[in-house]
Amino acid sequence: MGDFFSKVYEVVKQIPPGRVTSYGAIAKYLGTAGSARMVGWAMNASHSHNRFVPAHRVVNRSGLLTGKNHFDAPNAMKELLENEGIKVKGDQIVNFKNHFWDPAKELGMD
DNA sequence: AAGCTGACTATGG
DNA sequence: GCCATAGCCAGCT
Repeated sequence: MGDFFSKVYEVVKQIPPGRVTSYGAIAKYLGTAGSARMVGWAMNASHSHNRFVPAHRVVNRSGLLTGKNHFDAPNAMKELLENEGIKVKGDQIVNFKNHFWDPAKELGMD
């Protein structure tokens, strides 16, 4: 299912700056709801992708920066988000719901 | 080859 | 809202 990875990258790359989404939302958009872990796994393999993948815009459903530990630096994810105007308290995105970007909704699936 | 792991989520108490 | 469990499935050992 290498296509799944590419699909994930395509969606993640379409996330607008200053917005974030969840693994589950992406999984659901791709029709693989329940396999949110695979989205996270795709992120883990994102370094293999030719283009840059804004994995920092993908967090868990609570808006928690669960993947920060997988970045080059533990604070890289937080800094990238704050650089886009997103407030981050510890590992938690402030006003997460306001920044949430649902691919299924925004990409014309409403 | 068989089992374990994990950047998750939904559900029940 | 928090804690415990269970489903999920591709990749790694």
